[in-house]
Amino acid sequence: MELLFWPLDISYDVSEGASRIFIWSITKDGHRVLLIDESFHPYFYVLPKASAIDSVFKELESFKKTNPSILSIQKESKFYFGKPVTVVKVTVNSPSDVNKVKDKIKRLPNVSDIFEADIRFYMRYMIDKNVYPCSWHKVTVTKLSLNDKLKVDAVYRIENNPTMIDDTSIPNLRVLSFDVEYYSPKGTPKPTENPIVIISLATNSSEYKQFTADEYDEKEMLHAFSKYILEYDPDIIVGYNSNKLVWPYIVSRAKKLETSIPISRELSPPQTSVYGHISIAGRANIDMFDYAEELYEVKIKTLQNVAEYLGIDGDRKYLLKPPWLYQYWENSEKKNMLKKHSVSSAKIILEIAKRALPFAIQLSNVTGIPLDQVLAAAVGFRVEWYLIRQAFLENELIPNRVDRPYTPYRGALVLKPIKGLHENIAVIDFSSMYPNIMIKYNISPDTYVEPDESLSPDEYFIAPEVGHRFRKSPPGFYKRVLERLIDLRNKIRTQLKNIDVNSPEYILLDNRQKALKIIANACYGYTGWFGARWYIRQCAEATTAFGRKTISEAIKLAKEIGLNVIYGDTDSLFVKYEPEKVDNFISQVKSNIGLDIKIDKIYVTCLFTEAAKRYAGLLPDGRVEVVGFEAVRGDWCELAQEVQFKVIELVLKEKSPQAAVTYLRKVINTLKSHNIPLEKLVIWKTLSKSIDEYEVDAPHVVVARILRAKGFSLEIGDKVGYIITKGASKRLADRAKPYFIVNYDDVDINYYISSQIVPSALRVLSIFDYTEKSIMTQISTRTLDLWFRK
DNA sequence: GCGACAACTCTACCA
DNA sequence: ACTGGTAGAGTTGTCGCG
Repeated sequence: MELLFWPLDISYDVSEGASRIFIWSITKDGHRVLLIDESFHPYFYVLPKASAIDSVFKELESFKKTNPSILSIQKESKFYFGKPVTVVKVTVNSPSDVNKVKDKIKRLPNVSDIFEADIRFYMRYMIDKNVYPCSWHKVTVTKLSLNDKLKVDAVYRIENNPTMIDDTSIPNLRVLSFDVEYYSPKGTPKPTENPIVIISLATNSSEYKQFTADEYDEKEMLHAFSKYILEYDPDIIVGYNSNKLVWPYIVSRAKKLETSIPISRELSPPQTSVYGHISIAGRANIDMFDYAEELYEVKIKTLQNVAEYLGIDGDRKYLLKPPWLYQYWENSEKKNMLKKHSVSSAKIILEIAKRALPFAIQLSNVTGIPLDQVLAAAVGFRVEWYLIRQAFLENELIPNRVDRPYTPYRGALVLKPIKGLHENIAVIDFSSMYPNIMIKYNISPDTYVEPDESLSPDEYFIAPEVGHRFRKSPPGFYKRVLERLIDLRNKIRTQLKNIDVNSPEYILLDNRQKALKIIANACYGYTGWFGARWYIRQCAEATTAFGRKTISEAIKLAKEIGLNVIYGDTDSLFVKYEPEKVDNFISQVKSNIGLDIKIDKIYVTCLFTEAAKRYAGLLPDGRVEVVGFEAVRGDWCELAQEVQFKVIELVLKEKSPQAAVTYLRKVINTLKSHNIPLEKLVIWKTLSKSIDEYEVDAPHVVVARILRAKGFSLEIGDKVGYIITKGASKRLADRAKPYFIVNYDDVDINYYISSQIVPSALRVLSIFDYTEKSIMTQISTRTLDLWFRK
């Protein structure tokens, strides 16, 4: 029979020596099924030493005789970095056999290298069969008998190769979110000591459930949780911090209580998987924290902050503030608040999932990475899996991941801005500069011309300054990949113009074009990443060199036309907006340089200090954009950010630095009288390495040590919040204290005035020649128009 | 022993 | 586990003073 299916998760199993691919799917008629392919075997390629293909083949033939796990060997023609090679494909019985034989084969006399032995079995299957997660396929199947270990509606054996069909719809998915609370009087909960006291669940069919230590003992609670999951049978499970914290905790508690939580569709417990992700077979377990990591405007990724950013209201008011939530559990009155907090967390996580899943589904489908892994996978791996798929289609060998030293190279061009307040400024930028440069100059690992290779100059492009050469034809791997990505995206963007912005189809396609954009834009960075399989430093180096040349030529053109260039960074130019000259400039750039440039926005007013990468602008609709300044940096206290933003607003909108000074003085007085909430004085910094590796006693590091002594375990990537207090030491590090133990009377108000608020305000006000002294001593300065650039 | 200063460390941003 | 370019705060080491 024929079946239409949508792969939700993929795994494999080995029993009695036979390996089987499991495609956990949803069918067109809404059944949750397992498709089993028993016909697929892992393989890898053997590259012979120069012109030794026949010797290698013979060596492998005799090797095969003593190694029964090898099913077949055959010669194959492939390409390696664009050059034709003959390799031997070695097919083995099951995934574990790959490792058993590959090292021995590598030591055979005529073997040069082994390829593709590190491609995970289920990825291999999807690549070879052109099966994509989150996409409809049809296949011929035979129904198998269902055993009670498999929690699906039916099991089928795959009888032919699946084919993708033209249907972009997404099936109705059952989504379950969950939150867990612990009882831990001594800092960070430890699974060896601290029990789970609350588990809350919410589903997208509006079912809510809570299990607490009031009604169950912990073991029963885990069983009830487990039972609920099996009964509700979610396709997708979402949590917050679930990959790194919650699932490992639950698993550890279960182990300690000598029980297990068989919640997958094959009744197995959650398993540690790739990219620091936890896998639950047959379902997609997705951590909304991974999604939050991409919301770079949210500086401290608490559920509260993420919900606020995404406009999720309602339940947010019930969220409690850590640390020491355990105290709520100790007090019978407060206990209900903790219960409410937990169920609200589950509801909010579900709301985040509603926004994240359409994107995750598209990203999974574009990259081919399974849905449960795709948000956990770093940008480099998302690009890489996309490239691997394309390489397979083009018969290119997938290069091995090799250890190589980090070699830095020159990057983009950044101009020194013209300091001051400017009016009517156009921001003009090259669209997707790096991808388009790579396409235009055919920059790719397989088009790179080695320095010793002689080639007629009309056959290659040569990068300025660095001199790397790239063949003009045929189109390189990156060019083909990027053109495909850009074409696809353009088609989608054309479709979007005719669709209602609120329709499900719009949301689907919009998320899809975003996914394509992410991959295209990350390709340049990928080429320069020393961990990349397709790393050729010369490609990255040439791309930035062409980039510098491109922007330099654009600046020169702009000046020739008589445009006043205020600032520029990488692919953008800020010029005084004179419509005719700008139009002329844009068309000349297109004809002379051959790359697309367009007006991104117009600032009614904008301001620059002497620093690069920092400016603020007022848009025609009244919005104020702040770029680079303290106001958008997460490592300044909220008060300093707030003050700076207000100062910028007064300068841009009211054009009144004087009003800004008056405002600043008022804030200083309010702070002196302790009338600013303490939380606005907290400074948050990220731990970028483990505490003991720091060479310098930076304030946040010293505070991290204090926290550790109090029982809080801090990991790389955690944020440390501290307040500077009064004290004898000159060193700030000695006076920085965890924010939640500080009393207002101990706060070093002078530090906040002289090292937070005044500097951040002065950053802007110094444009008008205000100094710390002039602000603090009430001396008024000259009027604005003296400093205002017309 | 102390301040001035340079060198260095560290974070977070922009494109 | 995408890149380099940049600003800015804070710590630490060194120099010179006499």
